[in-house]
Formats: sequence, C-alpha cells, structure tokens
Amino acid sequence: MNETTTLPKTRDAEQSRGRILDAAEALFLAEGFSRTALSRVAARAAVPKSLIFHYFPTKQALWEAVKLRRLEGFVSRQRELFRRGPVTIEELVASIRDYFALLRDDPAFIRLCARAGLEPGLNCARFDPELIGPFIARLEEAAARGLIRPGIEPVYLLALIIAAVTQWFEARDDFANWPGMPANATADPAYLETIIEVLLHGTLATGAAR
Amino acid sequence: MNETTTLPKTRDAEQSRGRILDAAEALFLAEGFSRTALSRVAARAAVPKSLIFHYFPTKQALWEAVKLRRLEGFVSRQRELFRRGPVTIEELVASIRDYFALLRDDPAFIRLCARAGLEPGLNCARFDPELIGPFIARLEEAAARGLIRPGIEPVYLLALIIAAVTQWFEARDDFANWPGMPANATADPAYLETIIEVLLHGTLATGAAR
DNA sequence: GTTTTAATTGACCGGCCGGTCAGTCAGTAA
DNA sequence: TTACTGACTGACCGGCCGGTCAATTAAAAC
Repeated sequence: MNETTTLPKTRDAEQSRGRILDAAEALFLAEGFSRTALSRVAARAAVPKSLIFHYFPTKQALWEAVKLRRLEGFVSRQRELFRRGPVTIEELVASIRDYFALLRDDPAFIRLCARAGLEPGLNCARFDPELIGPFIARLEEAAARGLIRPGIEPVYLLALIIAAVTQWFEARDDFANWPGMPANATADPAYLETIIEVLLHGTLATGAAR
Repeated sequence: MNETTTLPKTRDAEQSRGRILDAAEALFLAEGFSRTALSRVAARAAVPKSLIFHYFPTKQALWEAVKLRRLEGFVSRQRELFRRGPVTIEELVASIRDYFALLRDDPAFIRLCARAGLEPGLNCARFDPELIGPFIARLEEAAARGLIRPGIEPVYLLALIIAAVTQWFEARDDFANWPGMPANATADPAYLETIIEVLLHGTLATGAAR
C-alpha cells in the first residue's frame, strides 16, 4: 500500500528534472511528440504534472531539452570519432566501422533523428560543417595523392558512406523481411563487411587495393 | 463576395472524396498526423467537417486511405520497374537510375514513408518480398555466372544500393549544408553518377568492368 | 411525378490536454 | 526561532478536437 518508498523523499531538483527527462524521452520516442500527453509523462516519472511546468515552461521546451540531452552525447562521441579524418586506407575503414558501431549501439538516437527530422528546427542527423569539413579535406588530400580513383568526388563519396550506414539502421526492419535476409545479429556484421568491401574496391585506385 | 463559384455545385462523391484526400495528404505530410486537425482538412478541402466522416469512419481511416492511395501509385510503378531483374550490367545500372528517378520525382512519397515508418502498421518503404525476391535471384544468377566478385552477398548489395538512393533523398537537406555541396539540381546527377561508379567498380569482378 | 437513395450540412457534445495558480512543505542561514 | 527560498503539489480551467445526429437537398430509379 505504502508506495511512497519508491518516491524520492528528499528534495532533489536535479534528480526530479532527470526523471522527467527520462520519462519524456521514452514516451516521445515511443509514440511521438503530439501523441504523448504530459499527464503520462508525469505518471511515468512519478511526479505531479505541474512539476513538469516548474522545470520546463512548455511542452515544446521539454521536447527541446530531450533532444538536446541526447544530441550532446552523440555529437561529442561523433566529434571524437571524426576529429582526425582518415589519412590511410586503414583509418578510412576504421572510421566506417566506428560510425556503424555508433549507430548500432544507440538505436534510440536513430528514432530521435527521424522524429526530429520531420519537424522544423533542430535536426540531429545533420553533421556540423566544422565536423564534416576536415573529413572531406582529408579525402580530397587522399584523392590528390592518387589514392582514390579520379572522377570520384569526395563529397559524394562521403554522402554515400553515411547513407549506406544510416539507412541500414533506419530501414533495418524492412530489410529483415527480405527473402534470404538473416536476423539482425548476423546481418549487421555481414552488411558492414559487404559495404566496406564494395566501397573500398569501388573507390580505391587500381593498385592501391589492400 | 460570392465565393460559391469555387465550390462544386453538382454533387460528385468521387470528387469530394478526392478533395478530402488531397487536403488531408497535404496537411498530414506537412505537419504530421496528430497535429493536423480535421477542421483544417475540411477547410482546405472546402467541405464541412462532417462530410469527412461520411466517407471515412475515423481520422485514422483517413490517414490509412491517404497512405494507400500514394502507396498504390508508387508500388505499381515500382513493380513495373523491378519486374524483370537485371541480367546484364547495363540493366543493373538502368535499374538504379530508374529507382533514383522514381524517388526524385515524388518527393512527397519520401516524407510519407518517413512519417509512416514511425508508426506501427503499414510501412511504405517496405518492398514486397515477391518484388524483391526475383531481383535478388537475378543478382545471385549474375554472381554464379562470375559477373559479381565472389564474397559479395547479393542481399546486402541490394540493401546497399537501395540505402544509397533512399537516404540521399531522405537526408538531402542535411547534405546540402556540407561545405562544397552544390544545390540539389546539380548535386542529384553528380551523386547518382558517383554511386554508380563506385558500386560498379566495387561490385563487378575484375575484367567485367565496363 | 413520385419514391428512393445518397450526398451534404451545421449545430452540438463530451472528453482530453496543455497550461495556470494559489498555495504547502522542506531545507537553510542568521 | 524565525524568516526566507525554491522545490513541490493538487485543484482547476478554457479551448480544441474527434466524433455524432437529425435534417436537407440533389440526383437516380421507377
């Protein structure tokens, strides 16, 4: 009967705020912004609804806060990953693997990107130009060194790489219905190896193949 | 003053239904399902709100009808396109070009896929297994004939191709912000040619390159 | 011309939901 | 003790929105 044991007895603003954000993130990602009633967010966070308005002026602001929190984590990891662009073939391959793992290990982020992309304003899928710029520059450098076959523009090559990885996770459930497509656990690495194989052989100048 | 001239005086069920579907599609795609009030759909279609319920039992049913109508058109064209899988290299390239053009010329469909993909139920991006099956079979045939380099599984290759094309249009606006990325009109064909180049050279067995 | 059918209309409703507000309560510093 | 701050609460509201209904009218069937 006494359910107050689960509730935090001590007043802890940070924790309360965090609980609200957790609940909101879960519900927003599961059912979308408009279909999530703040009353349900409050229920899930085990706080009265009005407490939400104590921390966030409006429902929209709560959504922004949710996005911001997720985005910060992702961007920092992404930045870490992309800071040094690839110079050698091995580094290029490693970058692809890292990015693949980044998305694979954070499935909620994919859904958040998809939801956010439909709305005006912040778009999580967007890479910072400062982030993507150096990466492209390194690719152009590699092209100048004759590593990449002439005629292949680095911008589009990078777009292709990112598209190949991103779309895999966005449409994984569709692909899963294809005849001959195994379960995720085995399809993930198989797809990764395949695209690396294709991209490398399709990109590298003849003679530079590993 | 007299604005009834724009309204259809004659009773035409099919036309009324069509107007409602048109208005609903435009608003649903622009703002999403939950955020679109039926009153606004009615206003845009220039019919009383209750007429919507004459044709569609519920708001959800209206959304399903919108999806179905778009999907039918797309699927029939897609089916037409994919019926005969590629046998020669030229046909494979032609398939990629066709699919690219299909998405490029129907931007609303992309957004519909994105919106629908977030909801349980019908998923537009999904290809029929009966549609994808023969296509994969042809690719496997080509692999058996030694046209495709060994070690490349046709399932993943096809996933890569579709991912490359689909994601380009889903994230075009993000890519547009990259340094060195031209406007859509010029980026579209350039990207298409690049991915064809990469995919072909990455896929074909040595000696089979065009 | 009469009957039947179906398209069309506007008035109306009940419930839900974002947001408000007037306060209470727990910690804290003097 | 007291005064004060800010976290916290629950009751409440106004409006919007999906959905209903009874009535009306144009077309079709006879």
